[in-house]
Amino acid sequence: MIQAESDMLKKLAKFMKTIGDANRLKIIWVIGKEERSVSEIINETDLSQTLVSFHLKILRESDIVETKRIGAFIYYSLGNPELIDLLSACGEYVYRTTGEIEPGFIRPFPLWFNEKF
Amino acid sequence: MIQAESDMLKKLAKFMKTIGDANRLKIIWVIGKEERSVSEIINETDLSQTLVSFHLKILRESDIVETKRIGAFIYYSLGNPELIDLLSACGEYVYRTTGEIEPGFIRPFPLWFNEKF
DNA sequence: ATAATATATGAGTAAATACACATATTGGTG
DNA sequence: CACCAATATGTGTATTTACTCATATATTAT
Repeated sequence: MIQAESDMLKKLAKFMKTIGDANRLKIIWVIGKEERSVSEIINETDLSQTLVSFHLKILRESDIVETKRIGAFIYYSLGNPELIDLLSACGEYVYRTTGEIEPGFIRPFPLWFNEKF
Repeated sequence: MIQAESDMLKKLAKFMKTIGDANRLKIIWVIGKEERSVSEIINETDLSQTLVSFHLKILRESDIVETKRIGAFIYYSLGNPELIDLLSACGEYVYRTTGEIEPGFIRPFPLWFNEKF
């Protein structure tokens, strides 16, 4: 395996590791629907303020989310809405591969998610 | 956010975390082309035997790879070839989002990868 | 200017993860 | 059977990562 391949795989791994966290996915899920202020994210995810800020920093530094300040509020949105398609595809893969369906199952990032794209 | 959503995101995160490792991606990259014995994986990835076995175990337990024994050799292949499409899509996302292209750039899981599907 | 709300950050900690080294297991061959 | 090659596993360790708590910064309102 040549170096360039190895390097690219390393970048890809970094990206997947960044979104491979349940709390960050929660946040992405929430702001994927529509941009949200930090307080809204805290409410909808049920995570502590500090924890949300912690993960938002990681998402910011990975250019996964963008910010916009309006007054005292800072609104977060996806840097690239394609991410939702990607996560949908991943959800589909996991769904089809594991075959696990619990009662009340909800496929991650379901169809309504993409309605606006 | 309801519990079922949260649970699904947790599963999705687990999956992404599993494939979000450079060495495991290397392995997936190698066996994605065609099934490979452990020795072949070791050679092509330049990882130690122990390390390859370590990661293969993780990939096995996540049902990402399958095994087939032929004599003393154990051949690994992808449990679900869709995974390559998924990773291709992720590579495309990273490529388009970051815009980083180095000399000798090779897009992860490029087109030839999917020729057989 | 003070207080209150919204958000970010630094330091410390606990847990998860990747890894190396030594050893075990399995199968093939003389 | 003894020996060798292929692969797996157990244990210890170092690094990374997620998290909490306390505190800082920024904005608005009084």
